[in-house]
Amino acid sequence: MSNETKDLYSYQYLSSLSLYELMNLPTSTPSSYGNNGFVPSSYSLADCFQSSPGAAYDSLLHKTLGVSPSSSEVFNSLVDQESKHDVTNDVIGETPTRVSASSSSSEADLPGEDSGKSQRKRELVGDGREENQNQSSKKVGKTKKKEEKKQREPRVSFMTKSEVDHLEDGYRWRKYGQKAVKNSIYPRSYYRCTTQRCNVKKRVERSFQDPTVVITTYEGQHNHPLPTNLRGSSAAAAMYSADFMTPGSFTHDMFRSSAYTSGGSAAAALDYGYEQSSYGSVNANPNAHQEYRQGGEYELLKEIFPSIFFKQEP
DNA sequence: CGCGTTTGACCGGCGC
DNA sequence: GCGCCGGTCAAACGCG
Repeated sequence: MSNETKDLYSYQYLSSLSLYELMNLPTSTPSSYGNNGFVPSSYSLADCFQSSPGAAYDSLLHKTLGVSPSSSEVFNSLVDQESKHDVTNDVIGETPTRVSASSSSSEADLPGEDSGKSQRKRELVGDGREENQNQSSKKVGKTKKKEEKKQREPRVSFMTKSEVDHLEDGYRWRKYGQKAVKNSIYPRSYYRCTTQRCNVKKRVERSFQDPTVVITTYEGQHNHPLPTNLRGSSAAAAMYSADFMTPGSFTHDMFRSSAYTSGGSAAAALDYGYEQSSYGSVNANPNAHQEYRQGGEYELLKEIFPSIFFKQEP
């Protein structure tokens, strides 16, 4: 079984989880967050699927892709909306797949403009060419009130087994930082959605314990559709306009995530028929796309996903 | 030339 | 108060 297929499968698996299980996970109280920012008694994907209608999904995957869920890597996906801890630290441990969800988020604030958390100036350079016209005054309220303490955007973190760090997800991202992660030899990259007035961010880091796993954390939610230059089609368009993504903590990103293999080998990732075109994405591999579209997997997916994402849960 | 990445510095929260 | 560390900024740079 190739990695590509694994990735494919895993994404599907994750997507299924996201659609149903994560949405319905019992709410974990923030106070239950443990040492590492995790709910001690958090949910594993296995648990979720054992107690869920995922069986049908499993069989579907088994039939179509010839994989067995139990033998495949499963991602960790979690929602972190309040925890102050870094949810991506130590995500992968001996008990790898844990899922926690918290629904006590005040994600009422408008996603537009800046969240205000990053409004600060530098004395060194005066001109901010960025669109941060918001900070008229130089002094950013470092003495901001406590109550105005930066309210964290809902965050979703999940793991992906991929050789590339930055997974293509349909949106355009601009990297704005990279930091070395403590206790890890792999750096963490910070990306921001390039769409104006969209302050969705994501962090990408490679697991220290399992270098084959990429941990992606999304923060915030897109306030815009996919980049218009995308030639959405069929399943893709349907998926991105689907209403099941209403929970703000879940962006479309995870559904668009595609693990291109850097080696150039065709990665039949979940492209959903999107043209790579002017995306100019970092790790886009046009060959993979083309091959993918021409191959039978694309047609296969077009059949698979509608049934998965729009299936009615019992 | 426009857009994205790199990278060192800076900021702010937090623990000691 | 100090240092650590995560997160962000923005100039410089690279690329198509």
